[in-house]
Amino acid sequence: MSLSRDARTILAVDLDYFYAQCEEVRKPEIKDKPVVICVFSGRTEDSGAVSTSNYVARRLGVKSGIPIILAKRILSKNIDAVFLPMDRDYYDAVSERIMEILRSHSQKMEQMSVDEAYLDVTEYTRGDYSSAEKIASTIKRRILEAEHFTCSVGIGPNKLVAKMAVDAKKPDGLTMILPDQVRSFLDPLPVGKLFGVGPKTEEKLGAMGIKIVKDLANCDEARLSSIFGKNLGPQLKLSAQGIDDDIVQEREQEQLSRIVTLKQDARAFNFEYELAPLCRDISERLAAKKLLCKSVGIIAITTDLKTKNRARTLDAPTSSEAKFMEVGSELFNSFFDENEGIGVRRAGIRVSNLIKAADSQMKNPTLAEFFG
DNA sequence: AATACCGGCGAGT
DNA sequence: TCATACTCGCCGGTATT
Repeated sequence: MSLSRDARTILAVDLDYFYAQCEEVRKPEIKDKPVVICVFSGRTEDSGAVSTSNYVARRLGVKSGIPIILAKRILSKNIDAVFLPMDRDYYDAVSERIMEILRSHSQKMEQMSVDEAYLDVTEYTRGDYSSAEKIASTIKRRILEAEHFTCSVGIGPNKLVAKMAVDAKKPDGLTMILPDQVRSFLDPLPVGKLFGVGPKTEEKLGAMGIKIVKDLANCDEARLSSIFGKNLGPQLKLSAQGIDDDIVQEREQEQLSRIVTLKQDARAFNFEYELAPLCRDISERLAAKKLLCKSVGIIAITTDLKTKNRARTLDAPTSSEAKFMEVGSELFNSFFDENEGIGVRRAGIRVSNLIKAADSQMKNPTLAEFFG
């Protein structure tokens, strides 16, 4: 019996309805009530959107992304419904502790977000999926014992299949897709369920007569390339075939952003007061991570909810709040010059092209440092 | 021709 | 009807070298 050189066993772990479950753990008495985590924008009493909700609320139709006001309308008959403002610092702390538990189960881990991670457990299982299932059960038990938290786990031969598997049963699921089950698992799914296929792509595929994953897996690659491009086209077909060579590996952060909803739509750059805290926050976050950025950009969501970006590459890497403010102001000013009469609803700052602060000093010393 | 940059878009949490 | 705050990645166009 031999283990094929490239056969892997990957776990995808997803913490169930994360923000809402964090609140349930903190306040057990709300556990059986609809729980809605809100991002209040501050425009009016209940302006803003639902970030996430627990399954009690979801079953009643309150899902991520809907307006808070609409959620309140839907739950108006449920007097016990709980609406809570998002408390990111608390959720981040819970996340960190759980991620530590995950990390203890594999050296090869990739945290995807506050509530998701991939683990490559190949070297522990050596291709034995029943042993992977034991690892998954152990992880679920340990998270439950340590944090009173449920999670879902998907097991598969690569990240894509593990991700599709974890989505197949939530919450508190454990789904294992053996290598020889991959095609039969994926084939009947509607293409929209395939990871990476959102509404727009689904719509285009539908117009091509491609409704289920099997159709996509069998589709002519050249035809896909002509519509989705030479990278995305072939990628779609591979995904549909359950093929994914992407390795499990922590990635460097590439960008960082902060955005706010303005009290009123702005028609000229007059919100320096609102922009300053964003610049300060970005500056602090960069400093905490010992990072500098080489580009600074702005994000403007206009009155008609379209997203506009402007960015500039800097002469020298920085983490300076003042620099972000200066460049941000200039970019917003030119944005308003180019778009006379356009209103901005939400405004943000984004920094990208991140580099380690220490590295940059070595490679690009300032004159003072060079002669220092 | 190759690379860098920019801005729009799409997807996912 | 009302429509958050992030992060990542691709695409095509254009500028730079």
